[in-house]
Amino acid sequence: MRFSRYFLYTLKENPKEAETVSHRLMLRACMIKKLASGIYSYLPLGYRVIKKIENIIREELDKEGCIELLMPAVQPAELWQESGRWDYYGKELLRFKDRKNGDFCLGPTHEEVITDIVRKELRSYKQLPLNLYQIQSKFRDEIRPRYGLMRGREFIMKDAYSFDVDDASCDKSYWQMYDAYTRIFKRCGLKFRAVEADSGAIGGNYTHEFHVLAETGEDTVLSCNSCSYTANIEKAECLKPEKIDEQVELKPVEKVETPGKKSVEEVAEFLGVKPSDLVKTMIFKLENGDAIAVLVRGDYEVNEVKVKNHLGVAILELADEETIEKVTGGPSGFSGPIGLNIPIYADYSVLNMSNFVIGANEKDMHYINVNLGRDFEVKEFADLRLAVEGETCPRCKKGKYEQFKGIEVGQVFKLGTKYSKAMNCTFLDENGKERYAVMGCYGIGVGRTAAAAIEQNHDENGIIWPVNIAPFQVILLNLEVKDKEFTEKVDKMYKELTDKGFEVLYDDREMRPGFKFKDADLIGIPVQVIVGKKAMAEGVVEIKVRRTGERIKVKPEKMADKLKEILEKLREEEENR
RNA sequence: CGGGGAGUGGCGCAGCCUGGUAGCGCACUUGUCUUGGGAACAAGGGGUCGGAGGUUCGAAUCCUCUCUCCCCGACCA
Repeated sequence: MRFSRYFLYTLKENPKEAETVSHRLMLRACMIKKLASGIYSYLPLGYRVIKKIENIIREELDKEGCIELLMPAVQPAELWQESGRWDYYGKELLRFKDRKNGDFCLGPTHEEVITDIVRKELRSYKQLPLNLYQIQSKFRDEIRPRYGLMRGREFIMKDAYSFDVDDASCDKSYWQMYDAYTRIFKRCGLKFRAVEADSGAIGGNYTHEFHVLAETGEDTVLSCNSCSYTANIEKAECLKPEKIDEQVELKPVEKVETPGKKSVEEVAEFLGVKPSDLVKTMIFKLENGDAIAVLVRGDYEVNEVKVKNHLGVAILELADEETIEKVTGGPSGFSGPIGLNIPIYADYSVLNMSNFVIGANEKDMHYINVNLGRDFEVKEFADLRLAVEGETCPRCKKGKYEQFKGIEVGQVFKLGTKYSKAMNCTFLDENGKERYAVMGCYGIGVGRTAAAAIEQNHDENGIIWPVNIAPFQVILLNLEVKDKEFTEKVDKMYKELTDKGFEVLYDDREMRPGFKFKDADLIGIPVQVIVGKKAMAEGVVEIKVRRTGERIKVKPEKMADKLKEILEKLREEEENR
């Protein structure tokens, strides 16, 4: 591709709308163009990257026997009503009417459509297992789109759906996809982790998220430095402590004044104790209006997801001031378990505490030297707090948690029979008995993967594409475009490289060298071939490796072989990080 | 939805407070000169000042309404 004939116009200045690195660089490199909030066009350079990622996905899924199809973006309400999600799904589902006043929506996901397709054809267990996928634009009317392709409203997603005869077979499909995903992100040259995630209150099935590790990630991931346990912070388990029967002298409980001291830090400082000597009492409100209390050691945080899952409820929110006063009799910031008439759940971190500090359910008052059993009773102990970096891994009990920031680029999810039951997707098994298909669903955000790749691979000069997803492999810089004889030689190099199968962007623009260098660095093509007068006089061309900055001089006739060697080496390194 | 900020040429911004008919840098066109890390000079082209209404002799500027976009938070199969 000749740069002078390509649709690529870089920006020297940072567009104001962009905050994150990937968003900024994608705009500056002319990869995407915003049409409306969270809705982007993929310009030629950006679309090349998208297609690279899509093709890696296709190749790896096809290897697992997955079959590609394409479903509509517009879906009728009936299907969603049938699965029960027309009412359940919130405003994220963009709904509209057609000319005949029928209800429709833009598909945010395709469980309903795929289940409808499959149920119409599925009759026998002999047709299973089945895994169908598509790469298609989804639409979710996000509350707040942001960060360019990272969280758009319209976005390209690969979604796959598996159908199996039973649970065991579904597990097999699940792990096949897990393996395929691992290969896909490896091939994309990304540093990533597969993490155990929370599957929500719907069903007791399991799920893994694939996170690209990057400072700017929105999610927090904890990973054991000894075993393979890795989990989203919402899910990461905490080691259950043993009950220790220490011979601690239980001091008499005492009510003390703590004027204006509400937060754990303030109270601890005022009383001259450590935050870990306090017990925090959080009041939550359930959907039906009932309140519960959750206790956690002062230096820890309650994990709402764990509380929800423990109670088996879908909705849980921190109680408002009014509820707190009604339930505890005191203002927020001074809540404590003594005298509470609501269920009290305590995190394991409280189990072995003694002579601790709690709120007195009265303004400006706390109790000190409080003890479990003697002063109040707990309904139940459970793992209810957020795990923190450095604590002992609950699985191997040897390693410690390390913390990472991640960008979720993919998820594998075992659905079970939720949709096949709701939509009557059945088959006859080998005994002639009718059964529901056991399903799984598997997503990869294609645009988000591209954005995550940039978040992970850039420097102050621009993008550094991993070879396998780079829009071009080589950028050929002609520094003497006006010299006809010279240019003829470079034209030949361009032709040679193209003929030999390299994807080459040929910078044949009449611009000063500095400009071309800056552009080449910005758009992040992995290898630059720089052809200038001085080097040419020596009978060599210069190769610059974008990632390392390494410069190599080679004779033109050796150029192609050298490029191949460099690209292979890069690919090798990138795939095994 | 709550809080904050912004809409002026393709991009980044000034002008607004104190009304007088729009300006700067980058990009673009032409020419001269230059050519290994976003050159210089000269001459050009391009703007319903987000939209509607109002005040005024006169509105980018003042008033009212409205739309859009960005940031923080709540939310997120």
